[in-house]
Amino acid sequence: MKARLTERQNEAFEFIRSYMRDYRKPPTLKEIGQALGIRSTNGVFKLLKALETKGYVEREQHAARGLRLVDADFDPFALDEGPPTLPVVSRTASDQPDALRQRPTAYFTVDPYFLQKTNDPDACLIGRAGDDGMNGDGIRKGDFLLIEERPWQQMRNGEMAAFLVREELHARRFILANGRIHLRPADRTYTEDMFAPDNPGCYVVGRVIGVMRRL
Amino acid sequence: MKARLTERQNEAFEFIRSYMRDYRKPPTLKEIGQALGIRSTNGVFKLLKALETKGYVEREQHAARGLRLVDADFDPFALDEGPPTLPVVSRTASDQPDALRQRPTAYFTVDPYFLQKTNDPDACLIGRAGDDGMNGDGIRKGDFLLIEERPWQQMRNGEMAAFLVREELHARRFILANGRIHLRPADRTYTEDMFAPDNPGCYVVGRVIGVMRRL
DNA sequence: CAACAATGTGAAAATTATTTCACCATCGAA
DNA sequence: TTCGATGGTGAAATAATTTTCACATTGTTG
Repeated sequence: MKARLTERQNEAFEFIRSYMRDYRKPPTLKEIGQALGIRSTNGVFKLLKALETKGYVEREQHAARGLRLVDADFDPFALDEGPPTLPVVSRTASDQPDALRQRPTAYFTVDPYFLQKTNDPDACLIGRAGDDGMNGDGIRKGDFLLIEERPWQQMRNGEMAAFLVREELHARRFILANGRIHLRPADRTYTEDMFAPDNPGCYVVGRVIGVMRRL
Repeated sequence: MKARLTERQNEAFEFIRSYMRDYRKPPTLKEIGQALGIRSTNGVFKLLKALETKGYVEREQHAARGLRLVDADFDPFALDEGPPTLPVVSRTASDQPDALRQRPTAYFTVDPYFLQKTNDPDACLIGRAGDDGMNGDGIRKGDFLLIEERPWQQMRNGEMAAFLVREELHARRFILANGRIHLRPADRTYTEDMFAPDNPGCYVVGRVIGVMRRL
C-alpha cells in the first residue's frame, strides 16, 4: 500500500501529471515552483524527494527533467490499460439473474476512482434505477447505478442495495431481520418490501457503490 | 506536404520517438548523439534544426529536452482515441475564475455518453457540490458535478448552474430576472441568493450536465 | 570547377537545471 | 515541551544541456 500524500504533495503530483499531459515531458523544479507558488527550488526539491520516498515518482539524479511517474494508473500516457469499461444492463426477470450480463445495452467507461472500494472491478456493472423510492438519498428514477455484484449473504445491514423485482431494478437499503430481507425506501410514499431470501420474485444483485446521472 | 527526411534525419527522428516511448520524456542532444554515433553535440544540433525546419519537431530554445513531436500520427502518446479525461477542480476564489483550471486535484475519465449534450468536451470540467442546497433535485454535498463552462449570458432560465461564492462551488437553478441573477435552491432551508451579474463575489461557472457520486 | 547542402569534429561559451547548505515556521505526536 | 515531519526562503555550488564558432568531408548540382 502506498503512503498517503499530503495536500501539498498531491498538488505537486497533480501538476506534474497535467504538465506531462500538456507538454509531453516532465517539468523542471522551477516550473513546478511557479505553478504552486514556491519561490525556492529547494522547496520543490523536498516535495519531490517526498514523492519519491513514497513511491509516486522516480528520479534520475542530476538529469534535467529527470522525473518519471511510477504508477501506470497515474500515467497520462499509459496505453496498456485504459480505464475499465462496465456493461450497462437492462431489464431482466428476477428469476433469471444470470441473464443480467447476457445482453448489455451499452458499455460505460468509469473512472477507477469510483471502483476503489471494490476488490474486483470485473464484478461490477451498471443498471438504471427503476423508481423514485430513494429520492431522499439522492437517487432518482433513471439514474445509473454502479453496482458491485454480491450475494445477499454478504450484504450488511444498512448498505445500499440494488435488486430486481419483476423485471425492474431498484435501489433500497438492505436490512436482514428475522431471516427475511427488508428493502427500505428513503421515501415514505413507497412501501418497504419484505422477502424470504429464496423468493424467486426478488433477486439482490449487489451493493450500490456509485451513482451517475446525465441532466 | 511535409518535406522528406534524409536517412540520417530519419534515424534521429525515429530514435527520438522510441526514446520518448520508453522514457516518457525527450532525449538530450548527447543521448541522441550516442545512439547515432555522433560525438559532437553540434552534429546533433544541426540534425534537429533540420527536423524543425521540415516541420517534424518543435523546439523550445535553450530548454533542457526542449523537444516536441509535431504530428500526432507520430506521437507515441497520442490519446486522440479513448474516452475524454476531465480535470477535477478544487476550491477557487470567485474573483479568480481563471485559477479554476490551474491546479486540478485529479483527472476523471468520463464516458462520452455524459458529454453528448455538449458541443465542446474541452470546455467541461468537474467540481464538487459544496452544500446540500439541491438535495431536492438529487444533488448532495460532495457530489461530483459535470460542468460545461459557459458565461452567464448564455445560460437559460431554469437550467442547473454551477457557481462560485467565496471559495465554494454550489449547484442552483439559474434564473435571470430584472437584470439580476437568482440562484434558486431546491431545498427551502437554503436561501435564494441574488447577485448583479458583475458582482465579483459570485461567478457562474456554467451548466451542470451530469452528476456522479461514490458511495 | 564553384556553390551548396548535409554531416561531422572539438572546444568553448552561455544557459538551464539540480543539488546542497544554513536557517526558519508550523503542526501533531510523544 | 521537545521532537520529527513538512514545507519554506535565499544563495551558492555543481552538473547537465544547449548554443555558437571555426573548420573539415562528402556528394550533388549548375
